[in-house]
Parts: sequence; C-alpha cells; structure tokens
Amino acid sequence: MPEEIAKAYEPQEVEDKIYEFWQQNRWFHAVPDSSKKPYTIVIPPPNITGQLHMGHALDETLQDILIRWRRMQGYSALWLPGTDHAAIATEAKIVAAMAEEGVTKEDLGREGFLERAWQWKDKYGSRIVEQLKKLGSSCDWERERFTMDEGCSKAVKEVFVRLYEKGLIYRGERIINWCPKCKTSLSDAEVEFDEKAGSFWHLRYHLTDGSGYLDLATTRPETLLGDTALAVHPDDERYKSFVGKTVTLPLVGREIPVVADSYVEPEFGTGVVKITPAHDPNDFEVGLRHKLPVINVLNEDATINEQGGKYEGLDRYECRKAIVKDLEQGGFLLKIEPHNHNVGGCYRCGTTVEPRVSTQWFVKMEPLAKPAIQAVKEGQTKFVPERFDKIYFHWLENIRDWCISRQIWWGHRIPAWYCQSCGKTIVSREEADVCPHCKSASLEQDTDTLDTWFSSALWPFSTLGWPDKTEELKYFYPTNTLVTGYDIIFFWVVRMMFSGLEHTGEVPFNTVFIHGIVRDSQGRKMSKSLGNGIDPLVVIQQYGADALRFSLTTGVSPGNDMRFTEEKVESSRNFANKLWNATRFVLMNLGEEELSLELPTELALEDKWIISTLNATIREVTNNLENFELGIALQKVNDFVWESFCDWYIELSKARLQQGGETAKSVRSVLIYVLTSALKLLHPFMPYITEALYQSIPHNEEAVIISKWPEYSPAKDYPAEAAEMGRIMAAIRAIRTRRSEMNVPPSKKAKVYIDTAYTATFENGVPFLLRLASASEVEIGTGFELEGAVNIVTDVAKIYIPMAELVDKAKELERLNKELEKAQKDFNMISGKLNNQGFVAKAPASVVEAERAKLAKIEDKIELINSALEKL
RNA sequence: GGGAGCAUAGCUCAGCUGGGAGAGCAUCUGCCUUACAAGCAGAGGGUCACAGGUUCGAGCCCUGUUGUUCCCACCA
Repeated sequence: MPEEIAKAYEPQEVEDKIYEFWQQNRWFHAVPDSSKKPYTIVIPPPNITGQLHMGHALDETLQDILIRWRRMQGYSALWLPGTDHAAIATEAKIVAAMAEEGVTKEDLGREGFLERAWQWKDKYGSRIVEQLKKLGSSCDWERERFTMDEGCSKAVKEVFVRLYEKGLIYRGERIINWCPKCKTSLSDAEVEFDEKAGSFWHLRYHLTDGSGYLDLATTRPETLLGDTALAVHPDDERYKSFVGKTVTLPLVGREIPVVADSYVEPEFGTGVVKITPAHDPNDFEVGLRHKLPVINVLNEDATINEQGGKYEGLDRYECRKAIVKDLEQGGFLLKIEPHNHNVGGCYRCGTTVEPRVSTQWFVKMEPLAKPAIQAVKEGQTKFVPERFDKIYFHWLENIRDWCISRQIWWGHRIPAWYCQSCGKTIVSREEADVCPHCKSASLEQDTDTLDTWFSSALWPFSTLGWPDKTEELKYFYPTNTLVTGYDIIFFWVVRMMFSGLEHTGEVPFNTVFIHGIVRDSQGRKMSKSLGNGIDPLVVIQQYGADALRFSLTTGVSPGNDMRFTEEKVESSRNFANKLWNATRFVLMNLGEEELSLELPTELALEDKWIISTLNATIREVTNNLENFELGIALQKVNDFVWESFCDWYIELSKARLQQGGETAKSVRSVLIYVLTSALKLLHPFMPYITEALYQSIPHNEEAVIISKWPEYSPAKDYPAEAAEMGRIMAAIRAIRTRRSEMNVPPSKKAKVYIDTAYTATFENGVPFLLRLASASEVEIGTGFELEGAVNIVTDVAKIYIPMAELVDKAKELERLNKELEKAQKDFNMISGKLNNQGFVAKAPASVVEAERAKLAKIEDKIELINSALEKL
C-alpha cells in the first residue's frame, strides 16, 4: 500500500488486488481443526444458466458477513460454494441455442446432446462463479462443487436406491403436471398459478335413452374428447333419477355413465360436472373411485392424439375452437359466459401446464415429512424470522407424493433398469448389465432423469462427502446457517430438511436465515420482462462492491423485502469515502517514530470517552450479529465511525496532535487503536476497503480478514469520564446551535464565559471549546457581569457570549423564557410520573432511578435558567 | 376459501424481550474550519392507519376495522 493515499476512495483500484491477496494466502480455505469450533454455511447453488442478479447479491452478502465475522471470531468457518445443474432451465437454454443452428436434440442423440451440455456448463458455469467473486465472497473455492459432479452424483444414486429399497420411491401411473413445451413432467411445486380470463361454456349432454338431458358448464370444452362420465352430488334431488343412466357424449357419440360423487358442489354451476380422468386431477380421483376408463387424448406437445378422431393433430386451443364450433352447430352449446380462473403454468417457461396421466417415479412423502415437522417443532432447526416456519409446516402437512422423474436428458439419470425378458425392474447403484432375476442381458435403463431439486435436497451433506464418512462431514455437518429467500422455502429448505434427517439422521442446519426480495425503486419485482433489473456488476463497477454490500445490508430487517435505489448506493459509497479519509487523516498525522499499537497507559478524557463508546459498540454489534440483526449491526458501526470517531474524536484529537511530542504520540496510538477496531467491526460488511486501509496503517496482524474480532471488555468502560466528556460536548453543541441560529459564521470568534459547578471538567474542555465552539478565549468563573451577552444554558452550565451588536435584550429574555417553559414541561411530566404511586411501586427500580436522575438534571437546568433570567 | 406481511417525518425504511420516537435521502440556514463539498455545523418536520382493551406506562401486547402486498388452495 502506498504511504500517500488518494484523496477519494477508488474501489476499482483495489478490489481485484485485495481479492487476489486473500486467495493467494488461502484464507477462504477451511479445514477440520479440533482446536477450533466449526461454522458452516453451504451456498444456495446458483444455476449454471444464471447471471448474477440483485437477489444473489443480497444472499451472498449476508452469507459473507456471517462467514467473515465467524472466521474473525476464531471459528473454522467454511463457506462451501457450488453451482446447480438446473435441469429443465439449462436444457431449455441449450435446446434454444441449438435451434438457432437448426439442430435438434434428436439430431444429436442423447450422448451427443450431453456432450454439448457439458461444454455449455464449462463455459457458463464459471461465469456466475467469477461474478460471485466480484462481490468479495469469501467462499472456499478449493471445495467448489457442482450438483452433477462425481460426488454429488454418487450421493444421488445412493439416496435413490436407499429410498427405493425402503419403499419410499415407487413408479406408477398417476396424473401429473405436464409442460408441453419442455415436454416433461413437473412437480406440484414447479407449477405457478395465475388468474386468467377464460369462459364458461354451457353444454347439454342428452341421455342415451332419449328421456332427457343434463346441462353443465366447463372451462375446457376440448377435454370432452376424454370424458368418461358425468357426475352429480349424491344428495342432489334434482339429479337423483339420472344417476346410473348414461348420456351420449356430444360429437363423439360415446355412451358414458352418470355417477354420484360428493366431490361435486351442487351449488356451483349447474351441479353437473363432466369427468375427464386423464386430464384433470380431481376427475382422476373421481375416476378411481368409480373405476372409470382413462382416455388420454393429448400428445406430448398438447396436440390431440388418435383418440380425438377428426380432431387429431390439432393443437389444444385450435381444437377448442373447432369443438365449440361443432357443438354450436350440433345444438349442444347453450351459452358462453366470461369466467376468470386459475391456470397453472410451467415455472421455467410459463407455458400452460397440462394435467396428464402418465407413468412416473414418485417419492412417498408422508413418512419423510413427519420427522421434518418434528425437528422444527422441537427447535432443532429455527427459522429467522420465526414466522416462516408457518410456510414450512403448511407445506409439509399438506404434502403430496413428489413426482421426481423428468423426461429430459440433462440431469441425473434414474438408476433403474427394465429387463426386457422377464419384465422386472432393477434399481442399482452400479451400472446393471445382467438381470439378477433371469440372468438375461437385455436390460434397458430408464430414459428419464431426476428433478433438479432431488440433488439440491442433498446439498448440505453431499458436498461434504456423504455417503462416505469423511472427516469434513464429521466436522462441518450439520451446518450452522442456511441463508436464503422466502421464495424457495418449499422448493429447497423443506426438501433438504427431510433428506438430511432421513439420510444422516440429523438436521442439515440449525438456523434458516430468511431474507426478502430486492425490488426496484418503485417496489416492483425486478424482472426480465419489465426490464427493471439492475445489474450488480454495473453497480460494483460504478460504486464498488463494498458500497453495494452496504446498501443491501443497512436498514434491512430479516424476511422483509427491500427497495434498491441508486441514492442508497451513493450514500453507502459516501460512507466508504468517509472511512477512507478518516484513515488518511490518521496517516497524515503519524510521526516518524515507531508507533505503539497498544493503548497508552495515560489516557486523556476524550480518549476514555471514545474507548468507552467503542467498547459499547463492540458489545452491541456482536450481540446484533448473534441475533442475525445485520442491518442494525451495520447501522451501529456506521454511527460509531461517522459520528463518534470522525465528527467528534478526530476533531477533538487535533488539539493534542498540534502539541506534538509525547502528547501527540499518545493520541496517535489511540487513533490507531480505535481506527483498527472500527476496521475490524466493519470488515464483514465492507471487506475490500477495510482490508486496503488496514494494510496501509501500522498493524500487528497479517490481515484484517484473519484478525481477531474485537471483544467487549469491562476494563474499557469509563462511565465517569464518558459523562464528563458528555457535558463538554453538550456545551459545544449548545454554543454551536445558538451561533447558528444567529447566523454567526464560525470565522467570527468570541470569548466564552462559563459559570458552572463543574470547574475541572470545563477546564479540561477549554481546548475543545476553542476549536469546536468558535471560542476566542474561555473564562470559567462565577458572577459574570456582562452587558449584552448571549445566554446559553445546559444541564450543568450557564454560558455567556458577549456579542453586543447581535444581542437584543428582549429577544434574549424571550428565548430564555421559552427554554424555561420547555424545561418546566419536562419537569412536570417526569415528576408526574414519579408522583404516580403505581409507577414507583411497579416499574423496575432501574427505570425509576433513571427518571429520578432525569428530574434532578432538569431541576438543575431550571435553576440555571432562572438565575440567568435574573441577571438579565 | 385459508394464511402471512406491511401501514412510523415529504420519500425509502430501522426500531430486539413494553419505559428516549430514530436513520438515510429531500428541504431550509450558515460554512472551502489544513481527512473528506462524496464534506462540516445547525434547523424545521411525526395524534407511530383507525377504534377499543390490557398495563403504573403501548409504535411495540390483545381484539376489531380499513387500506395494501404476498403466499397457499382442485371448485368444474
């Protein structure tokens, strides 16, 4: 670091160098160390398709703060990074890229496609990693993982086989959510519902025997092709006589029964529902109860299949038009009503999802959910803020079996083989080539892959080496804190919880620290379609990573959304600059001689005040961090640095620095001590600038990143001196305020007379009054006889400033009377409180005591004002 | 239909287990005071959404109301 540092902080100059410095020294690397306690965070692995966005920036910043703080506290702090293969999202991107070249998946074949996908991963997977580094993330890159790397894949196979052997994974024909664009099944969590404008088509189905008809309403007329019944409520008097009869399906001519099922709401619509078991989850259930046939009328791409007769080949929406037209012509259409309803869309591509019966793999959830609910109920894992456990419980208590098979190629292939000769299914950790049942070699592996969340569910332990009993797993697991947004509690947190409990017997983490969403300045979600996203990398380029981190942390409370504004980044940058210049001041005042990094044994009043203030800040900030109140913690460090250190202590220190010699030497040591402590407190939040500055000042630890976190020490509390300093500061403030009110510029100095019982205190304060209160001279005494002086009263002093030309006696009187009035009001309020027997009897003694002290102060002040008034 | 969050200064938001109403930005005034104008010193500005209740004491706890945002849910 240069001795002369620039006038303003230029983050671009230092960030990359500092990051390199940390990495060279392997300070991010954590190893099992029995002399230390472990502290572990696993990163929510960003998708390899991803670009760093503000959500990541917030998430990474919070994690880095916790990790850096714990590392400084002496923990073996592991932040384990990695990326997620993001099955569907990645495959979709690659397919789209291939489409531009006119190549399809089928052209390449499975092998060829996967080869291409891996190339894609190598190219883009590292991009997001490089972006994470720009934020200053102190991840242990030597342990970087990928959900499809060898170890994670081994864990996936192991889990699949174990669950299968326990009967918790099964294969079956169920109705699932199907995305016609991605051409794969989706889990319930992967479907997003949106209210859309639609219609109610009222239709008439005639009884086959010609004795009547039933009217019903549907939002999806085209599914009529797959209808296999009509249903009414068993108690519905209107339709009792219809149950057991059959109707003829319009256009199709199929004869289908009328069944009674309590699923039907008699009050809704006409009380008659058409049942399409293949394409509606409820109808599927009804179908099971009444043993109805399941007629799938859709292809994978949501066009009508051969079951659709003349409609075969039409897209589902074209088919709807055609069918409505035909219904109308056939006299089956009664009316069309506008109707809004919820439509499910694929969470990756937005395409309207089609419920569809197909054969898939499922995880049986109930036995897994129970221990996961229990663990949080027992407090083994806590949510911060607590209220998010409601989402967690609600999800687990209403959970349905999890569809885990996907009809795509990019992902973990399901380790199941089907014997072509005996028809048995073999599930195995190893590649199976011979059927263990019939010894046939005609085995074919299932072509499906696993839901991407199946592997991320194992992330906290698969990344530490599970299923092997590694040293890392033993030491770092269970992890301590999981930091993530509330939007993926059910996707990810829930699944890690039950997976961890099932496979390791322990919860995967003790605390789930939930944060909100970063919104734009108008409070809207940042999104590609709105184009309102702000690129964190651009912000870093402009203002520095520390300013970005600061603005994402300050004034933010856990679990709440926040708005991102450029103004906030600017003030964050300003804070960084303030710190930079404070350090510059200290550096400019360092003498030639060797400086002691220890506090001097002889401390001045103001030294004790700042050390006391720092000590309190250390205690509070540490406490806030322990409670995940990062926003409050940062606010406190900010206040300490800016107000206490810069605005007061540095200004106060100038008087003694000017004296030179031993006095100045002692001040320098205090300055360095306080500055060093402040840099440490700030380091987790603003790692770059604090490291740069730490390296530039005299220091006795190698780097701030591995320095010892400051600790509160009762020996460094100086309550008496702090109070004394407070009296001087109050006098300075009061003088400044009066001068400012009268528009007296600081350059116009004036003599200050102080009448006080605290003679010694104010004698100590003379140099400060000279410097900070524009005093030309200070006289301490009693019974001043001054004509035309400004009157200032604090709790402990009457202050006069003779400024005859500016003083209007009447106005002075008025002003003092106003102050008296205010003091009287305070007096009345507090004495009222103290005269209240209930208060004195029931309030804690310390509170009562504090009120008494306040009262005494005000009494003193009133006396002082009165005597000043008398003088006038 | 269930559940949750939010409502505090002009704006954006803090305010932990009840005892001082706060910060940043904006506004106004005066300052280039040799670390910093990305700065310094001051000032103004709030029935803490509304109505009840508990308490010696409520922004904070309880009940209800209004407004707002979000999550979940199969009503064809």
